[in-house]
Parts: sequence; C-alpha cells; structure tokens
Amino acid sequence: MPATEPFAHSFTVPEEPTTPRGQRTRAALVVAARTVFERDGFLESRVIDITTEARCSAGTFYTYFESKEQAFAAVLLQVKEEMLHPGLPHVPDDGDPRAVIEASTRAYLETYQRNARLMALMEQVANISPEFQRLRRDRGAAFVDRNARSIADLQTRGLADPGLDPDLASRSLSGMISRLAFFHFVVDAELGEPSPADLDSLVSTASRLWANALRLPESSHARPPQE
Amino acid sequence: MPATEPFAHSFTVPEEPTTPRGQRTRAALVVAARTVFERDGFLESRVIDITTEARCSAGTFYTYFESKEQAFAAVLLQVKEEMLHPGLPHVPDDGDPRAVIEASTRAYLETYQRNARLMALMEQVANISPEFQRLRRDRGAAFVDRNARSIADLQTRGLADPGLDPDLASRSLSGMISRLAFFHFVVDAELGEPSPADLDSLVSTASRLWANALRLPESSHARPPQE
Amino acid sequence: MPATEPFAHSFTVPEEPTTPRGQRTRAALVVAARTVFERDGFLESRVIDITTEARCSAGTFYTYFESKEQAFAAVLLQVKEEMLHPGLPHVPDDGDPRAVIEASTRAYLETYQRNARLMALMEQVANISPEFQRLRRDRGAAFVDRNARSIADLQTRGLADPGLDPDLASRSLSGMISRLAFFHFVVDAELGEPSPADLDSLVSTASRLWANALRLPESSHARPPQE
Amino acid sequence: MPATEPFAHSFTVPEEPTTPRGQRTRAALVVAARTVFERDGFLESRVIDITTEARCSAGTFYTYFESKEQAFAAVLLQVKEEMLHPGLPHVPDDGDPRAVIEASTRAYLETYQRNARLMALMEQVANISPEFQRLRRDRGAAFVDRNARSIADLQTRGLADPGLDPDLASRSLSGMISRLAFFHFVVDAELGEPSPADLDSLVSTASRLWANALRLPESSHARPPQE
DNA sequence: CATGAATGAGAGTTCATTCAT
DNA sequence: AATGAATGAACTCTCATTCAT
Repeated sequence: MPATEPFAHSFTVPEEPTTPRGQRTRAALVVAARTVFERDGFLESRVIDITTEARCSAGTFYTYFESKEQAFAAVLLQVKEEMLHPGLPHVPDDGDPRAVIEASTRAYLETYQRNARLMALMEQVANISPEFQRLRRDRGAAFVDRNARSIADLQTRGLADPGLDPDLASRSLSGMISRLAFFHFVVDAELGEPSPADLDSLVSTASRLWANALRLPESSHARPPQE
Repeated sequence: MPATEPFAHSFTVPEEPTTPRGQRTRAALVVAARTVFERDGFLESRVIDITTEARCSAGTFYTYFESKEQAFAAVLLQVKEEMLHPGLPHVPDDGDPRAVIEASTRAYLETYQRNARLMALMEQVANISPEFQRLRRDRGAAFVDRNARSIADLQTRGLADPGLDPDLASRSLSGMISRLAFFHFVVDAELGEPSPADLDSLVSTASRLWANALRLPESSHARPPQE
Repeated sequence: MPATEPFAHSFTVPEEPTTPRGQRTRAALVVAARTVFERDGFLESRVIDITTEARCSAGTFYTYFESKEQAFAAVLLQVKEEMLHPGLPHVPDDGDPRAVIEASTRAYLETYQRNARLMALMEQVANISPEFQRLRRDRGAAFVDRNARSIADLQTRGLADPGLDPDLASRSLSGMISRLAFFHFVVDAELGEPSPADLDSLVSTASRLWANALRLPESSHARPPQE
Repeated sequence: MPATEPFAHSFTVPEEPTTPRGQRTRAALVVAARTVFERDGFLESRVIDITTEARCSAGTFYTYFESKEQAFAAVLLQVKEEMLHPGLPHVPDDGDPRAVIEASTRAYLETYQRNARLMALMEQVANISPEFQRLRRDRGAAFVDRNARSIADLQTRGLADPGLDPDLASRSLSGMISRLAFFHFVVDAELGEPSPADLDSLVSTASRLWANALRLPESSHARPPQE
C-alpha cells in the first residue's frame, strides 16, 4: 500500500532473527538504513535504496522490519549508546562545579558533532512523527533529569541560585546546549555557513553561561576559559 | 509531477493578481493554506485540501502558486509580522535590565504561544527543506543579533559579564528561550503532556537564567517578577 | 509528471528482466503497446490502456519502461526485422535490372502494407519527436544507401543515366516509393478513400518510373510486368 | 474542458468579425498563431502562448476561434496562396517539356523552402488529425491532378511514355518531389544534418528524374542541367 | 530466508475552455 | 469586444508493501 499514513505503524522492533544468516542480513540492513537515512534524509530515502545499499532484495527488508519507520527505530536503537547524552555523571566530579560543567558541555558537543547527521535526522523525523517526537522527548528527559538533579544538588550545597526551579532550569539550560549544537553542527553546516565559532569557544561560552545562570561561584583558581 | 523532489522550486511567487477578484481568491488561498497546514502539517496537507478549504477548484491553486512550498512561503510572508520575534527593543528600557529581560521573555513566549502551530510547522518544514531552513536561520539571526547588541551594550555599561562573547552568548540564550518555548508549547502540547509549568514560571525561570548568565546585578528594589 | 515535455526522455531502456516471469511480462507489454499504439495512435494511447491490454497494473509498466516514448522505442526495436526495408539486394539479381527493380518494389510495398499501421504510427511520432525523427531518418538512410549503391553500380555498368548523382537520385526515388506507399496504405486507407489502384498497378507504375528515371534499357524479352 | 478529444471539432471557420477592431484582433491572432505554431509545433503550443503573442487575453481567443484546431485551420487558410503548389501551369510552356519541368520543380522547391516550418507543421498535424489529413490530401490532390493532366498531355503529344498511368505516375512523381523537399528542408534542417545538396542540385536531379521517368526526349539544344 | 516482480491508491500538475465582469 | 480568473477532468508517475516462487 503506497503513501499511506506515515508513522501510523508502531515501531516496536520485532524479535531478532535467530539464524546467523538472518542476523547478518538484519545487521547489514540497519547499517544500510543509517547510511541512506543520514545521506538522503528520512523522507527522501526509499526502501529500495536501503536494500540496494545492503545488497539484498526489496522483499528482504520486510522480513526484518514492518515499515520504513521501524527500520529507523532500529537504527536509533543500535546507536543508542552513541546518542546517549553524556550528562554530568560521566565526568569526574572533582569538586569544582564549573570544571564539571565545562567537561560535560565539551563531552556533549563532541558527541553531538560526531553524530550530527543522525541528530539532524532525529530532528527531522521527530517533527514529522508523534511517535518519534515522544521518543526524542523521553530521551531528552533523561538528560534533563540528570541535569536537574545536579542543579538541585548544587542548590543543596549552597552553590547554586536557590531561586531557580531545578527542573525548569534544567529544561532551559539543556535546551540551550542542544539548540546551540543543532544550529552549529547541523543548520550552519548544512547551509554551508562559515562557522562562527570553534568548538573551544562554544564550550567556553556555553559552560560559562550555564554556570553563571546557576550563579555558581567562580572557580577558586580563576582560569577564565576565554577572553 | 507527482511526488517528485520536494522543494525543488524557488520561491519566486507569480505576480500578484491585479483584479479585486483575484486578490480575494489569493488571500482566501493563503488563509486556507495556513489553516490546513496548521491542522494537518505540511506533509500531510494536499493541495486539494487547501482549495477545498478555500472553496475553489484545484486548478485555481496553480494560478497563484507554483507548488505547495510556494504557498507555504506565502503563508509565512503573510504572518511575518506575527512571527517577528519581539526581542528586547520592543519593551521599555526603564533602566532595570532584569525587568527588561523579563518583559522581553514574556513577550516572546506569549507570541510563541499564540503562533505555536505555525512554529511547529516551521520547525517541521525547516528540517525538510534547505530553503526554509535558511529562511528560519535568517529570521532567527535577526533576533539573535538584536539580543547580541543588547548584551554588548550591557557589557559596555559594566553590567554584564565581560568574559562572554556577545554573539555566542546571544546565540546560546536565544536558543534557550526558543527551545524552551518549542518544547513547552509544541512538543508537550502535541504529546498531551501535563504542562510542567505555567507561563509565569517559564518567564520567571527563563529570564532569571538569562540575567544570571550575563551576571546582571540583582534588581535594586525587589519588584514582583512580573507585573 | 502529467503532460510535461513529451519525449524529453532518452531511450535508455532499463535492464532487461532476468526472470522468466519478468521477461513474459515485458514481452506482453511490448505486444500490448504495439496493439494499442496501432489502434489509437501514439498520442491517444494512455499507459493505462497498455497495461490493461497486457493485463497488469499501471505500476508494472514503469518496471520496464520509463515512459510511453520508451515503450514505443521498444516496439520499434521488436519489429525492427519486419520494418527493415527489403531494398534491392533482397531479390535475386538475375541480370535484368528492370525485373530486379520491380521485384524490389513489390517486396517493399508488400512489407509496407503489412505494417501499414506501424508506418503510420512512425510517421506520426517522427513528426512529434526529434528523437524518433532521427530514428526514422537513420533507418531510411540505410535503405537509401543501398539503393544509391545499386544505382551507382548500374551507372558503372553503363546501364543507368550517368548524369545522375546516385545519392540524390536514390533519395528521390526511395522517397517516391515510400510516399506512394504512405498515401496509398495509410492516408487513403484511413480516410476511407476508394483505392485508386491495386497493388499490381502500383508496382508496375512505380517500378517503371524508377527504371525509366535511371534510363535503364527496356527488358530484352518483354516479360509480363509481374509474374 | 481540458484535454478532450483533440480534433473532435470541425474546423469550419466562423464568420469574420464585422468591426474594424474585431478584424484587427482576429488578424493579430492568426499571425500570432502562425508564429507560435511554427515555433513550438502544434502540440506544444498553448492557447495562452498565442494570445500572449497577440497581446490579448485568453478569453479573446474564443471570440474568434472555437478551438486551437480552428485557429490552425485559419492559419492554413490565410497562407493558402503561399502553400498552393505552383504546379506546371505556373511556368511558361515554352515548348521544351524538360525546361518546363525544371522550372516547375525549382518553383516548388523554392516555395517549400520558404514555408518549411509551415510544411513541417502541416505534416505534424495531418498525422494527428484525420480532418487535417484530409485537408492535406485534398490540397495535394489538386497538385497531383494538375501534374496528371500535364503527363496525359505529353503522352497525347507522343512525348511521354504511353505505358504509364497518368494519375498513378503523377501521384508517384509528385510524392517524390514533396518527400525530397520534406527531408531536405524539414527533417535534415531540424536534425541539424549537414545539407547533402544545394538547391540547384536538387532541382537538377529531381527534374531530370521526373523527365526521364516520363521518357521525355532530351532537350533539343542539349544543355544537361548538371555534370 | 531470499527474491524481485507486481500492485494500486494517490498526488501533483496542466491547460483548453468557460463565463462573470 | 475584451478580460482574466476559474474550472476540473485527465493523466503520468511513485513507491511502500505484498506474495508467489
């Protein structure tokens, strides 16, 4: 059935194939799907492009996925680790909150940069499909929650502005970073805009804004990241 | 041409109709296009839905637009005023930067809320079409530039953290507000999420973060967060 | 693409199907295309008429051809043998040039008669599409060249008017025969004109004119004009 | 009603307009129609192209013509004089049949050359529409008949091969000339083929073939046209 | 499990023609 | 007589999905 309601299908990925051959084919399809999706975007990608890329026939695609959407979901699942936002816990908490924030910010931006095409894709698909909109939201929420806990902790320790709602502040600041990354690594890159800043400047400014916004005290050994 | 390369058309709108009748029809089509686009999204909208809504025949659409994309561009043009981000200059500069920021933030969020469907649409289309990606970028840049000037001004006046690059800071903070608005008024609304915050909280938190991030001094006489 | 530039496509036929089923379907489509084209003319034929005739769905057509034009090219390719102008060499050169010319003329006219609908079609399409105009020209050139060599040979043997340019004479005389056939088997037949002459008269007159035009000597023993 | 049966309309041209303005507009439309038809071909020409060329509105076209076909008929009527084949009677019968034939041939080819685009057009339309197929046939018949009478006359005077049927011979030879002209001035020209012969060679060869075909005696003052 | 031909609903777009102004 | 906006039937082509082999 052509051109039906897109995204009307659930994207519950069905059981993994049991035979080695099946696993190989499926894996090839997921890799191919990622390649094609990242290259052409979700809408412009044809199932046949994916199967061609995976060197199998059109029908085989439907042995492993019920729809193009499901294949996209499989791609997302496969790269989940990469996409996991490396929030604050991933960096050593060495006692200097500003340093922690900067390290986290750097880690986030570097990860974003590595997966820029995929993030662009996610942005595209999330705005087309409520299912993926929810997926993005939920994944983002994990990131936001982690940061919210960090903010609350800093408030408890008397280091952060107690007048801020930790959740809302985290939503805002996390969105700040992700939007900055999106415009920098996706929009400007796609449009061929000259990069207005290098990664260090981004990290420096963004983490300084974040720390300032929480009213964190200056680092003891004052080492202004830029200026 | 069925389902060919989307967005292959330039945005050169055919000459405006000269007769009143033509102007009426075209206007009706633009209104209908906005209605349909906002209701169904860009991709799910059919030209015939628009003409049905405008109570004219399918062929008439092509008297005024070369494609669905062009009609969308016409919608954006028509509502440009509404979409214009109010930015800082639109509110009275009464000497208290925090108050100005709060007023601006409120104005922005209120505008966003009023045009939430359109903003969602823009987000969708921009992630599909490079042409509209650029349009969004350029419009956003105007907003960012205004805020950057404001930040630089505050730095000059010794009120804002001199260690911040005004442009990058503006990109970051402007993105923070727009992303917050997007998640609040579009994503959460579409997904039927219980609103985690009311408008006042959003305004209060966002503007406090913004002012903190710049290290603006506390307002001298503690005024109520909004008035 | 509805009713856009006709004949904008090249004639690169997609790869032949490998499976027997595919070959069967493709062959059925070519047969159906010929039937429909001959019945309705090229312009009046719809792709859907062809697929209906071939008992397959509309989409299947595009598995094998990129356009109606390409299907027509496939028809021409398939019936190339039939359409090949028999020309002089195909008949025994028994030493009497007039007899050879008469036999050739008869063979040509009989072939034309058998493929009259196809010739009409070719005439129609060639006058619409430069691609097919060239195809017709090139095919005609083969016929003309053969006759030109024959004329030159007769001149060498002192049997034909040496004052004639063999190429131009062949172009002229070949055109004479083909035009005669066209008017007789296509135009008059389509218009329901009473046939002004039977095949024997056509052969007799045309071959006599051809032979006279070259100033071939009379046949020695007056044989009956046709056997 | 778009895309209806082409040529389903009769092409009886309706009454001429009475007012001077109407006559002017109609004349402009006929000129424009010829220009556009000759430039783009009948099928590729749009009514709106014609009215644009004539600097009037689309609706005005239908004040004077019932259809695109009728406008084409009007063009043909207007240029009837030019298109009239200048058969034998148009040249002085100075007693030398070969000279007469050569002069006629030259006149025909020169006329054809001048109206090549129109002849191409006629060839295109005649192969699309039975109505115009008939028109072409009838006009050609006038030419053929004239030549047939000439041939019969030459036979009566003992100058032409009495074994030829005058009508069939005329059909054949007239077709020879028109086909030669068509390939030379239309096909080769459109395809950008290098002209294989100049006008003088065409005239010389064609008229010699014609005269030979009738077995006309050599001109008394033997002046071989070429060689 | 793999193949790849077949499906067919559906969309965008054209343009000759009409008709209210 | 002129205008030009409106009409809408018709057509081509796409591609996700199915299914016989």
